[in-house]
This record gives sequence, structure tokens and C-alpha cells, in this order.
Amino acid sequence: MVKRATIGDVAADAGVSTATVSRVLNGGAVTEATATRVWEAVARLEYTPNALTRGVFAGRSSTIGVVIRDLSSPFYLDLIRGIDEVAAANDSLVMLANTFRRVDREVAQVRTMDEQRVRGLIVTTGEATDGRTRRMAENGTPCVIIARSVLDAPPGMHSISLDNVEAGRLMAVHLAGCGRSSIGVVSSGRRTSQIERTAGLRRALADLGLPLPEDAVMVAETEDEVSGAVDALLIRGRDRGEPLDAIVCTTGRLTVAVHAALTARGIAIPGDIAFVTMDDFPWATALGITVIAQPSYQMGLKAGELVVDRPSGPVELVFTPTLVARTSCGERQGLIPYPGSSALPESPLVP
Amino acid sequence: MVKRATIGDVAADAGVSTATVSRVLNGGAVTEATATRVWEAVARLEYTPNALTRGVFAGRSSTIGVVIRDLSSPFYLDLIRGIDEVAAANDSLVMLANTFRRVDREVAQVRTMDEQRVRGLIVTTGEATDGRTRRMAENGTPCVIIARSVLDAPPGMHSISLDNVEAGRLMAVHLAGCGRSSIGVVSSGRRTSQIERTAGLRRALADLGLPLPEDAVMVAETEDEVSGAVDALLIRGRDRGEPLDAIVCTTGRLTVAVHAALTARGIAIPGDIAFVTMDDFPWATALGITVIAQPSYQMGLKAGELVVDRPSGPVELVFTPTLVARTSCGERQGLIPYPGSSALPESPLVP
DNA sequence: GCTTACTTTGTAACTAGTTACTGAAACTAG
DNA sequence: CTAGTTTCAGTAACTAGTTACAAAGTAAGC
Repeated sequence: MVKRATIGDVAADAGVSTATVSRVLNGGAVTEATATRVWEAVARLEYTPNALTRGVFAGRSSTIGVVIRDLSSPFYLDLIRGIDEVAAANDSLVMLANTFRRVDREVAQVRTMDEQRVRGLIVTTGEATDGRTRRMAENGTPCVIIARSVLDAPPGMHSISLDNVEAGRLMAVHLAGCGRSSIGVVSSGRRTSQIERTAGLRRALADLGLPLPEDAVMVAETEDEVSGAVDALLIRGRDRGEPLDAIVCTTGRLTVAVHAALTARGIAIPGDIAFVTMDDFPWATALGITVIAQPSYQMGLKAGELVVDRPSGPVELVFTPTLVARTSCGERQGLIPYPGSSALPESPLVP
Repeated sequence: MVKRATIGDVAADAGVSTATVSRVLNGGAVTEATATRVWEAVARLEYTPNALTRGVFAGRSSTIGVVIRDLSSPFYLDLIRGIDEVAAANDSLVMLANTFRRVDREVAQVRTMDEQRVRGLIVTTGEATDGRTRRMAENGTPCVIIARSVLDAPPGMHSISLDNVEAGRLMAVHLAGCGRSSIGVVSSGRRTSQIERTAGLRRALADLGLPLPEDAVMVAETEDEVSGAVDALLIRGRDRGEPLDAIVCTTGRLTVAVHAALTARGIAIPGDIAFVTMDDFPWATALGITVIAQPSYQMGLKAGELVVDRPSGPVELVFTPTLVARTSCGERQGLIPYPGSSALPESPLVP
């Protein structure tokens, strides 16, 4: 096992002091000749500076901590890509932790991030870490909370969120425009974002003369509960003599499960039931699923910038969702491809 | 901005030396009474030890570096989840970098990982970093290369890969079993994994009396090139009087694009053309796409273990792919759901 | 030629921890 | 009651860097 060269080895090799080497590396006042000798020694010894030691002196590391609830969602994926983009542009790295929706992990991983003295922390969870994140903010670590309502962001933290009420409104207007009236909702629970989306949906539907009763909203915490939730909505519609003609899913995480539950029952989309869900994803085009898209990449970019730029006061950013109309609500507009996929030219080459 | 408590502050508060605090924190010989006083001081001052300083002394940090070529692939996602699992179980964190398939980023990010003195490095790329990873291995940092052939793994590195020849063979046998004979391949280029998959496919097809000519394999580096590649395969089949009846995609990254190119031309799957591709994904069930699955989560787990357990010699692990038969090749077997999605019970509640 | 000013470099103290060594109690044994 | 051993805590040196300050060297001005 070969020992790594230290700044002292470089100094000895170049015949200067460690202070001079440090100055060459970080751009202090040095002679051209000295700098050349030092750089030659750096190359000869394959010296790689120790970022940990630098971090000790600077009081913080150069990495951006990101704690994600659920790495499997395309929303979070694009978010991370945005953060990583900013990190790479600032000689920084993303330190990633996935909580798998477990509170104990979340606490442990945010703590580890704190121990690592991350230059900033971006959290998409923040359910059990308010105390710690508040303290980190006090200690000068910019903390950004994502996808939680502005209203309940912990003090001292920046907040990046979606206009969830608007997301619900877009769904309502679109479904009504497609002639649907008996609407059921699959929601993932008590998170503020979920509540706001449902509230926005309900208010807009009411404005359109389509009330959304409490029991038309079913909660499914996990994918396993989706099937039962869909059943309950179907039964409810049948019992009232208003057969369900639309299902709204308020979280991208459950899109696959809701879609599977529908098709497993032989339900045609949009023939029997219209379907709208949250968050755009690569396969949505192929499946013709209409979605409410979040600008996730841009949100990641902004989150990264808040960490790097360290604005003085807490910043609150609310992004606006957009409706991507495909065919799952029976609309007759042109198809909208998932951004990033290639253009699909018409070809005369059908065999 | 509140200054963080240091070990010195804790020592002063508890009326002991820093050495004693360190012993309490790391489990040395101390009196019960002293330990209590120290822990009280830790709680009172909300002391969070500085992992950077610890890392300086230990010679390395406690984080696992992961450099990913393309974060959008579900394969890499599951891989990261596996690594993160091991990391979390070892009070470690994953330091993630996405290269976006750009070599300059890869070099910069592996370098940054080295500077961060990661306790181990897991790379899925390794195209331009052989020199550095070799040196890191010499310096005692376990380096794992994933998804590259064992044959060309850089010296000193562990290697985790898939039996790509077997993956190709599985595709060949399955397509032949479904009665397909005019097969076209969309490959993503010159990576060893791609070459091996194609070679395995070709050899197995030849054994079945179905030669795969060179020009039946089209390379598409990016999603934008897929459409043209599919066109070329269709033209080739038409010109020879052997209309294409199957398309193989040797990389999961291009699955969406190939599927989109097919459907955009009005081609029915499997009616007109059968379709097999690499890597299972959540929507594959809904779309009925037959795939060759890699045990990506297990591969991540193993990669993490190699970093944590630091075996002496270089380890080479080859995982076996499995065929997940759905409907895209015209097979008449039962549907196989994507693991992790809920069971889909038959329901009498179709409206 | 001497003073002043500026540039360049080295010394030593600093970051926040860990640990080898040392000495003082406390406990056990004869 | 003393000697030997063990336990516990402190001092100081160490990790790999950065930087304040001082010293030395060089150039310009008088």
C-alpha cells in the first residue's frame, strides 16, 4: 500500500516550505520559477490535496448534502440532476442519502450530514429533523426544504415548493373540460402537499358545480393499499348510481400502482375512466397518460443555487405546475412527448 | 451565526480534558461518573463531532463514492439503493456524482472523490480514469467497477458485472422459441457490455440456424439516433424480402426510444414485430415488455460490501441475468409483474 | 550608498480531532 | 504496611492542511 504524498512531501521535493506550496495551489503571491518547481513536484509525486483537511480549516466541507425520501421517483431523479449540475459547476459533490420513507433513517442521515459539515443541506423530507435543521441553519449551513408547503417550513430554512393548489385546479378544469363529472381521488396521505392538491381540486370542482365529497378521496400510504382504494372508489360510484368516470392520483409515486389497478380490472383508459396523475415521466408518452408536471430539474437547480449563493434571509420559492395533456382523459389534442425523448418522425416504413 | 461546539468546549464544560471526551465518545476506559458528565455536556452544548477532522486522522472519510454515467436509468437507481443500504448499515453515506456521459466530468468527479478521501469508490464508467483508480487502489481505497467486462477491468480494482453473453443467449433462445427469425439489433455502441451481448445473441442464434449479419446490428449512441437505426433495420428487412419480425435492444437506456420509434410507425408489438430489451423497469408490466433483468440491487449490495469489507485481492463477481417473459414477443405465458409492485387481484368491480 | 517600499518566502500557530505516553490514584497481594 | 498492578485521566504530539506575522531579498528614490 503506497502512502499518499502530503503537502510536506511536495514542499520537500520542490525545496520550499509547505506555506509556499499552499500559496501555489490556492493562488497566492509566488514567483513564476517557484510555482513551476512546485507544480513539477505535484505532478512527480501525483499529489492530490486532502479535501477533508481543507474542510477542517474552512469549517465546512465542499459537498452538498441531499436527503431524499424515495429515490425511485422520477421527480427526485430530475431534482438530483439539477442539484448535481450546480455542484459540478462549483467543484462540489452531492452527498446523497435515501431514507426509504423511514423516519429513523432520516434522523440518522441528517445527523451524519451535519457531522460531515456539508456546505448546505437539501431535504425533501424534514418530518423528524426540524430541530437539527434549525440548528444547522443557525450554524451557518444553508438548508433547503423541498416539496413541503411554505407554510410549515421550519424557521431559518429556504423553501422550494410547488403551487399544489394550482396543480389541483388544473386537474379539475381539465377533467371538467373532458366532460367528466364523477371523480375519485387516490391520495398518499397527510403530507401538506397532498392535502393542498386535494383542496385545490375540490375548490375548483366546486366552482364548476361538481362537488367532491370527503369519501371520494381515498388514502393509500403504500402501493399495496392502492388496489383497495381503487375498489372503494368504484364501489362508491356504483352504489350511488354515478359510476366513476375519472380517477385523480395526487402523487407520482403511486402512478404505476393506480394504473395497474385500473388495467387489472379491465377498465379502459379513457374509455371507461379518465386518469390524471402528478409528475411527468418518460413512459407517460407511450402510455398516453395526462399529467401535472413539476419543473423538477429547475427546482434542483434553484436548490443548489441557494446552497452555493447563501442569500441572507430565508428564501421562499413557489414553482408553477403545468398540465401535459395526452390521451388518458379522452382529450383530442395532439400528443405531447416527454421532454428529452427524441422527436418521433412519421415513417412510411411500416412493414 | 452560532459557532459550533468543539470537543474542547465539551471538555471545558465537563471539567475534563479533550482526551477524555474523545475516549467517552469512542469507547475508551472511563469512569461511569466521568462518562455521565461528558454526555451531559455533549447534550447541553448540542455537540456534533466533526467527521472531517476524524477523517483527517483516520486517513480517509467515512463516505462511499459512487460515480454514475447516467442517473436516469432504473438499473443505476436500484444499484444506488443497494449501495446506500450497505452505507446506512455502516454509518456511512453515499457521495454521488453523475457524469451525464461526459468524459471531462468523469475525470473531474473521480478526482474530487479522491480528494475527499472516500473510503471506497464505485464506478460504473471508468473510461478515462484508469490511471487515477489504479493509484487510488494502490493507496488503499477499494475501487469497484460495475457493468464493465471482467476482461478490461483496470488492475487492482474489484469488478462486478453481468454475464452479458448469457443475456444475449437468453434473448436468442426466447425469440426463436416465439417463432421469430428476422431479427434486428439496436445497440448503444462500443462498450464491452454491448459487444458481449450482441456476440452472445449472435452465437446462440447461429446455433439455432439463424445467422445475425453485421448489418442487422445498428448502433445508436443517443436517443436521437434510435429512430434512424430502426428505420435502417426496417429498410434492410424489406429490401431482402425478409421483413423484420423482432427487434432486440441491448441497453435499457434506449428502451423508451426504441419503443417510441416502433409505435410512432404504427408497428404493433408483438403483432408486427417482437421486442426484447435489457433491464426490468416499473412500467414494463403495464406495457407487457419482455426484458432481460439484471439483479441490480444485489449488485449494489455486493459493491457496497466490497468497499466496507476490503478483501485483500481483487474480487471478480459475475451476476447471471434472467429473462422476464411478458407479452412483447408474442409469448403466451402468464404475466410477470415488476418486483415490488403490489399484487393485482382480480376484481368483479369493472364499471 | 542608504533608506524606504514592496515582493517573496519561511516560521510557527492555528483548525478539530485522536492517541501514545506518563503519572497519579486505587486496588490487590504478600 | 509496603510493593506491584491496574485503572483512569492529563499532557503533548500527531493528522494535513491554512494563514498571520516576521524576516529576507530586491528595486526604486534621493
